[in-house]
Amino acid sequence: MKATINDVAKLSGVSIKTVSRVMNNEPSVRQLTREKVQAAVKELNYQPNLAARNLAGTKSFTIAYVYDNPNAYYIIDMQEGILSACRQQGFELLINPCDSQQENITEEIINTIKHARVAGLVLTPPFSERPEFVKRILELDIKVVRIMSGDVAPDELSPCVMVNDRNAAQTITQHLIDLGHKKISFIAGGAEHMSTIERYKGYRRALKANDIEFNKSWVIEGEYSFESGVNGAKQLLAQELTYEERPTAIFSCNDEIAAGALFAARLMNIKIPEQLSIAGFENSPFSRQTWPKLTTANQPNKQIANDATSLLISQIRKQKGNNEISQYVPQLVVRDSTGQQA
Amino acid sequence: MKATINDVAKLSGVSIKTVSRVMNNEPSVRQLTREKVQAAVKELNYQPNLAARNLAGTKSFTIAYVYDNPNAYYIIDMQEGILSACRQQGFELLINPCDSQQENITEEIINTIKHARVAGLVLTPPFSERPEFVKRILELDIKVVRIMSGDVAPDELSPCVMVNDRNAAQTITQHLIDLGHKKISFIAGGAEHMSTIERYKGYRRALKANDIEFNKSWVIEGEYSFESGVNGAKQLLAQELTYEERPTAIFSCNDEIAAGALFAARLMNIKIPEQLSIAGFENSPFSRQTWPKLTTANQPNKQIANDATSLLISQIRKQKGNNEISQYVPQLVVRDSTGQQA
DNA sequence: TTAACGATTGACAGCGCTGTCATTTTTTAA
DNA sequence: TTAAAAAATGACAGCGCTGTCAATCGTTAA
Repeated sequence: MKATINDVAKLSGVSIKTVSRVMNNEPSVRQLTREKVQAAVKELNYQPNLAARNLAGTKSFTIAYVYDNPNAYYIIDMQEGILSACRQQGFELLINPCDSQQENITEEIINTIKHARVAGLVLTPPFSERPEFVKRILELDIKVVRIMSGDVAPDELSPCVMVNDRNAAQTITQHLIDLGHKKISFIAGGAEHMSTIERYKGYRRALKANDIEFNKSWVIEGEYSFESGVNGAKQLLAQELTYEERPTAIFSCNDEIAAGALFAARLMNIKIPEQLSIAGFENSPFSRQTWPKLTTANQPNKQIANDATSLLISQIRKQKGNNEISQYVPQLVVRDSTGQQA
Repeated sequence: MKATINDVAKLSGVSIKTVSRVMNNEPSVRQLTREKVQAAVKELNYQPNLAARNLAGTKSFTIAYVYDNPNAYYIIDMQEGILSACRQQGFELLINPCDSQQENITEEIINTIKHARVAGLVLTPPFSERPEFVKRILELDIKVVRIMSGDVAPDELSPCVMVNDRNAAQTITQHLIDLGHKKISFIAGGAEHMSTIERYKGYRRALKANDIEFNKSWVIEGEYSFESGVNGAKQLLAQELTYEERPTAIFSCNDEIAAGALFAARLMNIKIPEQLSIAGFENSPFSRQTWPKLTTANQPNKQIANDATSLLISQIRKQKGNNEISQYVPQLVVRDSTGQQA
């Protein structure tokens, strides 16, 4: 029923080994031969059997996505991006959700990937931000690609796809400044996340670039949650504060926080964006679930994942360009929660 | 490095075939032999190589989860539940997100699962609600399990895990009634979803059971979105309505709608739950992201998925109990958005 | 006690592919 | 033109397991 390598060999009049060579893009195949084989492949709609490949060869055509689960939307996007790259390149994806806090999690992951003969791992925060973990994996001769926050890779361990949160945060802050705001607050996410640090840096840099005085009391420590946004906004907009003490704009570290801040502000009867501008980050569904909809920064997560996976696979294939790094800068999405400072 | 079937055979002093028999729980192995083998398996930490199994045998140890992507949280829960059952039983999971609206989607899916020699499929709405699709898959001798809304399976095509939305919706409505509400509104989700229909039926049944008059103008057609909730609530609570014309409670078809309704109500300065009770459905993260937090119904999605997968696998293994059906009733979660009718 | 039966067990081929190494063909240099 | 080197191709074993079928064992009935 399904065409095998034998069928292709017979049809194209070469040995199965040559077909194998063509399928694996190996050199040492004459152009003419290659074309004959490719024609047969197309005619028979031949797709190599992954199980056989994995079994026979020393190579593996399986990669895994190891992740903890902070944000379902993010994970789903990642999965889809990785999957599309896998399909293009004839790889198989194993998903491996797990609890990054769990003791022995490293060993558990290693056990799983060893058993499945996984060739490489796609890593997102928090795993991508743990050099010891990455090293441990690399020791097993399993390739890794990391997606992380920053502008340059922190080390040479593996290829990285960097998400430049800093520049994006600067752009958002600049957007608020351009609207005439000078009293701009920052509600942070969890400080253990690199993204929080990076976004904070971007915020500071924008202020500095515009000679706007930094006011420490407008920086609220929080975490990546709605509630944190509510509390942050309450603190920033408290009744007992004078007009001068209150910010006119709030840059929240992500959309969830922004949604919380927005919510709190509305409870206080503050008009958005007339009296207060609020910006989020991530362009998550939350940002469209609020009223008014949030100004935010969009990350092309699927594309980032696809890109990272391609990097991983070319590493596995030992193709050149191993330590290439790509960088993405989330783009400003202006919606209705930010406006001209009155 | 990794133990193979040969190592186990050597250590336990039997042939590899006998080891194979033990690993597959086949009969015709003496108890003593079985135990010897199992001891060796444990000692060597032997796990059969999936690639080899899939290649050698006519059986396959791979299942796929085919889904469209309405709700990332739901999908993630499903994946985790399926995965845990797979691991327990030595199966491998392929995920297959796709667009259920796309033309030719059926053929595309078939192509994928044929190529990967998938033994069975886990299906959730909307795929689980398409009998023609299910039939088409079954023709290929690929097993199926469906997770769907209802109390009894709609047909005998495959085992089903039913989620009794109707009873749960009745319970929620009853909860509102118990709080003293008589004017209870229903904001529907998309009518193309069976879950909407079922929840509506539960709502009606509760009214009837309590001899509460049904008021058609309190049923709002909508879809599963925040915006739909906002619009529904605006319509229900409009200024020009008399007190009698306004409901005192709103049962929303899911949490997103409820969040929208809640939002709209607060904008109108209506106190929740003092002046208006709002209930959602699904216990999604949205329900904890609102203020006050939503009363809702919880579905144990991971467990449902795990259960469904076990059903699928026992079908694949041709174990008895093929057409068993399990049913789950989402449970009421009382939080702060519902209260005594004043 | 022995033939005959069913229950257990094992030998072996082969799933579809890749790695190794030998063979053939082509190219280059002498 | 021919030998040597390089490039292209193929023969074959074997990855770890399961299916088939034959061999062995223990047990029952005659």
